[in-house]
Amino acid sequence: MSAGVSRTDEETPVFFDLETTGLNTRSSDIVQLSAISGVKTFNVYILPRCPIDSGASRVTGLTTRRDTLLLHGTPVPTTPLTEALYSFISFLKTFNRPVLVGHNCKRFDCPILLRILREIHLLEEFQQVVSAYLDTLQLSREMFILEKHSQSFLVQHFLHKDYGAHNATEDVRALQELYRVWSPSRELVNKHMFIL
DNA sequence: TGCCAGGCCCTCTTTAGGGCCTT
Repeated sequence: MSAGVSRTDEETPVFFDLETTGLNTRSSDIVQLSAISGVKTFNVYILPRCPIDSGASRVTGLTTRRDTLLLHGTPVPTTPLTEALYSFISFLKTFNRPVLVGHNCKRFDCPILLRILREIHLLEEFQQVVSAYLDTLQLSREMFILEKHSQSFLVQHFLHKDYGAHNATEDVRALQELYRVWSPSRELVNKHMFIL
């Protein structure tokens, strides 16, 4: 084999994103969970157990009224929390111990996701189906000298697309596309992968 | 009424402060 490691030897990246009730990683609930890898996609909406912060509603368009989750005022079907995370685990099982990739996931998405998995006693099962995590914010800061590294800025800069989605399904599609364009080296990916 | 977090990084730093990044 040549000096570089064949790309096919790498763990499959699964790009994921959460929309949550707020920015506090110790108390926020998940409202939407999306993931994508190649053409395989996953998406669930979850009725949160706590109110959605006004700031979060402003950026995601998600609100609650009684026991209904609304997206820009229109009801969306929700999945009970435990069932939603079970089905996410089932989705991840269709890959061979993938790497979960998210933007700022080390400081935001992972702490929330893993705290809630622990609360509903699914953390151990989850960790068995995921091999590691990769944060594209850290990757971007190492790969590129830019004034900003927010996902919306990066999408405009590299993909030349207007982007203000803040919908998890669109966020993960954009992140997967960014990653393809960046094509980070195995060495860089390894450097920024982490285990929780 | 309006605000609410927190860890990392940078620099006009280190006995600190402010911006970034996520919702």
